[in-house]
Amino acid sequence: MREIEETLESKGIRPTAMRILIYKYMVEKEIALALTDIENAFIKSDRTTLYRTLKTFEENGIVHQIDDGTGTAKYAICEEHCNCELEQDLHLHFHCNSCDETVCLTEHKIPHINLPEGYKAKDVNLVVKGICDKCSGQ
Amino acid sequence: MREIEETLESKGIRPTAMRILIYKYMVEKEIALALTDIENAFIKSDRTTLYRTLKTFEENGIVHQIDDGTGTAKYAICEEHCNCELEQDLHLHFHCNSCDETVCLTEHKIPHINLPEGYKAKDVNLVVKGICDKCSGQ
DNA sequence: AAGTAGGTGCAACAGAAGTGCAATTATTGA
DNA sequence: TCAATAATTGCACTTCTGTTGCACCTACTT
Repeated sequence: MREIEETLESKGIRPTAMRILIYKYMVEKEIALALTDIENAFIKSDRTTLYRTLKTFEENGIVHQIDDGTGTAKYAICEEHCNCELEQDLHLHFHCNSCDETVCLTEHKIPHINLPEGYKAKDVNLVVKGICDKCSGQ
Repeated sequence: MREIEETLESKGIRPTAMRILIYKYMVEKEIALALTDIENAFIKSDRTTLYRTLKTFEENGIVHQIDDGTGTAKYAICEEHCNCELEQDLHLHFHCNSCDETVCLTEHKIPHINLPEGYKAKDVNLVVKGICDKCSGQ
């Protein structure tokens, strides 16, 4: 608990009760969560608060936003030394069509992409869809 | 004009005036278009018609849908022998942060991705964001 | 020409994202 | 300590995209 507070403070944001709870929840869940998911977990709180909390987390490098192609933005806790903004740190995301969960495959880096003349890459997003290990095993 | 009619018919859909116009427009534009873009180009027509036309086109392999991370779905005409549904034919998409246009880089195939044990890939989506050749040249 | 299937337009709705403002809570400094 | 100030939260509302239902029209079939 204290740990979470320190984490938040070290990233330069104030560790309010709400933020600590949301952070804790996201760490425990391990999968990428949509605003709606968090909303359902914290029905007592307002959607706007959760929304802005996620934005704050994102701006301060606590979570990164994932676009897994489902149309709704998802968020996942950044790894220890996650440099989401740097190309070499980008990992791929896997979305399971069966259980509908999205996970970060952090050990799988995105290979370097050769672009045509004149194109400059700033950001790469790679999403693989299919069946995850949990669902394929059954 | 006759050509377009034949193309549509060969894919099994009726070449109505509306469909021919939309198809022509998309071919000429060359970039991936959102429903809103097409809506603005055909203000006389209804959004629903355009929406359903795109759906029909998509179902019949005339266009493919692109998720370029902007949050709104885009559509682009399929190439001659575009097998959008097959993994080996998947090409990458480039979204320019400057002019906000998305293009298909059809000659750039997505490299094969090795997934962890138990994961089965069905679909891969790779979007590179940055500055396109037109914008970087100025 | 009548019947039927497909196409189009209008209205309306759902869900996500985002904004403005007022109320509350936390922090700071006299 | 306590007022002033800044940050956070909750509520109401708007916008945008995607989607569906229904009525009407158009085109093909027989």
